[in-house]
Amino acid sequence: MPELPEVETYRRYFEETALGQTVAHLEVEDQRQLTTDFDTLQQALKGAQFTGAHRIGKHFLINLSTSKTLVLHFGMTGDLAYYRDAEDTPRFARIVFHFQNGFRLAFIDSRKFGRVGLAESIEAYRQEKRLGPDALDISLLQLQASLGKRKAPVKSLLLDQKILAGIGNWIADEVLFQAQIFPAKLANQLSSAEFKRLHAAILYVLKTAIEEEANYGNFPKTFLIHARGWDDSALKPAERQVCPQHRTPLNIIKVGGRTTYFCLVCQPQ
DNA sequence: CTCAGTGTTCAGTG
DNA sequence: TCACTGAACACTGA
Repeated sequence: MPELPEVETYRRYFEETALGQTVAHLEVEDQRQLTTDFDTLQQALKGAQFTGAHRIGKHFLINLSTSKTLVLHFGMTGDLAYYRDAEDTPRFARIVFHFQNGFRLAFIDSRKFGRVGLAESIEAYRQEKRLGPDALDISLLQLQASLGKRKAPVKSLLLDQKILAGIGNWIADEVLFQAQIFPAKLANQLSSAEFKRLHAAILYVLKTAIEEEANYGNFPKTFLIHARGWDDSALKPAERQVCPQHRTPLNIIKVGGRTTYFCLVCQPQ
């Protein structure tokens, strides 16, 4: 789930819970999820206070009072939970930060694609990962400049965190649906009208998703995401995979190796 | 039992 | 080195 709106929601949750806390110790179930070795990480965190919460795309960056930066990436299934009692430890809590006030913050991640480690600073991390501008901050001109000469499918480029940071598979489909652009259209074939719609759709989809705290069920009825079956109980099979505009069946293809939903009527090839 | 998957990275090709 | 494609990664749940 964690695309930009989820990570922004986690960031706000963190600000209301773990921000300001001082780390007592750390529990790590599987060292393969660390990008900094355990001893170094424990050393850097012990006695350090969490002093700030930032986000670049899907990357979550926590300032430490010791001047280093803690970086969390949620992979495909990451989440956070702040709680006090051991019996409230969520299922799949892979890494647990214990605070001096007795509370804990769990990094939950059933599929273990998430990563936690240290960076020198936010800026150093951005450069190391070569992250593009956050998807909420990219301008129309920047977007046009970085996509306009590329001959890959526009969807693949939206997913490239080096071009713009924060868009994942579901939001890429939603953005292209709202912008009425065929997902496999080559970026260098896009008209300036299409770039304009694309840029507006990125902002519209992300802002809407953040307002709803990334609860897909609350997204507008006009969103494609309801057809994806993100929650099996929320949608009857007969209603699934139908365009919210035309009620016609959606098309499902692979673009850049990723499952892609779109409506051939709204997004002509 | 098999398989797809919300993300990233890397090997391979041109 | 760049642009692009496709596989691999670890694990759960359908």
